[in-house]
Amino acid sequence: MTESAETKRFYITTPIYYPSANLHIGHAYCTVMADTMTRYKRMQGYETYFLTGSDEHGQKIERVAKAEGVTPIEYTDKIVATFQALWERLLISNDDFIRTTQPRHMEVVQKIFKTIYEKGDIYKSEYEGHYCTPCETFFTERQLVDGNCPDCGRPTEVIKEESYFFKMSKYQDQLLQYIEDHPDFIQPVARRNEMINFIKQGLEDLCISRTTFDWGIPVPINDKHVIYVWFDALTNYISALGYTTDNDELFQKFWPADIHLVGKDIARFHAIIWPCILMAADLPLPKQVFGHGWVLLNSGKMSKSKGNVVDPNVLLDKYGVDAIRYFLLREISTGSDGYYSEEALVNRINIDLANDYGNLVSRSVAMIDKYFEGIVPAPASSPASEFDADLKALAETVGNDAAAYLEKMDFPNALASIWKLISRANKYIDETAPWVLAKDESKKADLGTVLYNLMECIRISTILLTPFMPLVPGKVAEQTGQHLEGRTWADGCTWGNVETGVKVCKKEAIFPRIDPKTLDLPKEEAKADAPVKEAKKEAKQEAKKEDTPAAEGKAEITYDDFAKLDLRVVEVLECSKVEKADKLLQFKLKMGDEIRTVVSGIAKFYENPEALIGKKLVLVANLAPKKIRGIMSHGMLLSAATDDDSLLQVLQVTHEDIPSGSTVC
RNA sequence: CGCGGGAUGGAGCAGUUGGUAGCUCGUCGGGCUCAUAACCCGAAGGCCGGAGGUUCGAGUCCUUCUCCCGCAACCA
Repeated sequence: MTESAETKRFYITTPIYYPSANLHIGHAYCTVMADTMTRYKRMQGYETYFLTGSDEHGQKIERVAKAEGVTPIEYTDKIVATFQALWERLLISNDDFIRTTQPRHMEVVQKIFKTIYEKGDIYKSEYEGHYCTPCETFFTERQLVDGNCPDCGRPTEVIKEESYFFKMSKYQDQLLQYIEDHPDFIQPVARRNEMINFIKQGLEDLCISRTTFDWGIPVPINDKHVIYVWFDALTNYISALGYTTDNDELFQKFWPADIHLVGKDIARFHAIIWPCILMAADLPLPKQVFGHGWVLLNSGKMSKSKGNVVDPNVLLDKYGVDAIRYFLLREISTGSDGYYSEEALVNRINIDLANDYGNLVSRSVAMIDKYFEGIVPAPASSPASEFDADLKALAETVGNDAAAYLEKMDFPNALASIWKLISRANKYIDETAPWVLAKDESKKADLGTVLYNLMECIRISTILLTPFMPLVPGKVAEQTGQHLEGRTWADGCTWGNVETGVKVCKKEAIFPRIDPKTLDLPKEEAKADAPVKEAKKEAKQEAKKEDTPAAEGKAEITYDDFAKLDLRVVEVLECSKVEKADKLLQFKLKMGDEIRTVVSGIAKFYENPEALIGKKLVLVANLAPKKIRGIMSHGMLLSAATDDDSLLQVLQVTHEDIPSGSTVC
């Protein structure tokens, strides 16, 4: 790039988080990465823009708010305030915080919807729907069997149901071409391959409107519909820049984004749907979508009942913002999943921050205090030892090394390269043995050089650490008398800029050691290694559960609500695995005179489905039929399961004489 | 055979176009005393998931198998 310093710009975004629950350490991880990247780019002289926000529409929010007896906006106002408070505590330097409920956003979404609609890429679907009324399902021409419903065999009728569709299929080839032409567009590579493969399987047009709930942005041309949350949410990346408004200066300046940093689970929305929307709107695509990994727990799954939910606020209280940020950035290799445990966190704090870095500052300052009355000495013209050149050479390269890693979002290695200098400096102390030099008055100049060099290593490494740990430079500055705040990256790449003659000031340790014994870790954690895989599974299940906020504490219902359920005893006539489905069992059930087909996702608990034949089970008989994996399921079998789904048993009626069809109440 | 990613000393990970297996932590032994019981040096510990193959030579390429993980399709 031949752009001048003035035109270097950098726009990075995090996902806009969904306020159906409080944020956890994983959200903090993502946002901290984006912040670190932004701070780094700022130090490199870029004009940066860093956006985060909240995604507040959708059925789930509507439902949660209702359960709490408040309006959706009252509900999200409250949660979003906690988001913002957390970002403040984590020293997140975002330039804006967009909420999808803000008029500035909603207007833009509607405009874009309209533009694409007028272009012809959004259409109202009117499948000459072959609708089976009893089954409440639409079928395509091809699915029909002899012109009848493939499930029940009854004749279907043609009905139109309204829905708006986005012609995503139209952009399939164009997108594929773009991805192939831009190797960096989707990172890391594993994710890229995944996306390419997904697209090659064929993109279908995307249904982008809903009529089943109201909490969303109305479709501009038809207010019976609200816009699909993803269409709504993705647009935040440009609505926040004022796209389509009178003041679109930011948009002109910063779009296309340099990086959309997202979790791997939503990479597809960003790498496929979003680019298609942009192409339809004739806008340039973001330069990169980076799908980072997840923070998993190896201390058992996160759950309130176990009392081990990782709330970033608690960690901040306990360990401070710099340590938390350091841990997340150092421990988890970008792009892969990483593990969080308090033990690992304390380990990092003690070894890297306290022993290596903090202690380097302490011992250097202490020696200047002791040998030079606290005044930073000037170096002698000749080296103090054969090790000086080596130290200097390394110090002059770490800035570039770290930068190269940062450009790839490789935070762990960027930090590791800075730590090379910190380690080298500690070793240098041993090599030069200042306490020996101090005993010989003739070596005073050498001693000064040694301490100067140490101060230089501290100065350089501290400046380079600024993006990762924003409070550190200030603290170190207090003790070393050096100006370390507000420095540029280049300041951290040049040797020989220590301010001499200034006074150091020894204070308490920057990163005090934490006694591991003070941690009251769960007993099982002592067993260490074995539970990791187990925990992985649990963490995964837990992650899924987050999507179902109703799980904890359901609202009270009336008897009438309960009476709506038609629970019946049914006898299993047939039971077999559904082909090409891991979790599904297909049942033929006898309920009085009626025979029903029911599909249930319990296959993994019944390796021999035949064993259930003849058993009497409990069925929710009046549940709306639903097609699952191509099979119509008429009802739901009741079963008992543990919270983590590790154990499950379908409920059985053991009394022989209770006939099928009997009611359960 | 849906798609993709993994399997490397006790733990967590690197290993570029094939050429004596590295890093961090932990363990053991030694050194130092400026420092936050910190720091420095050294050692032990790996037939690089199994089996075949290509090659003078494979952790690195090919085939096949086993086991993990993620995504997708389905958990009414």
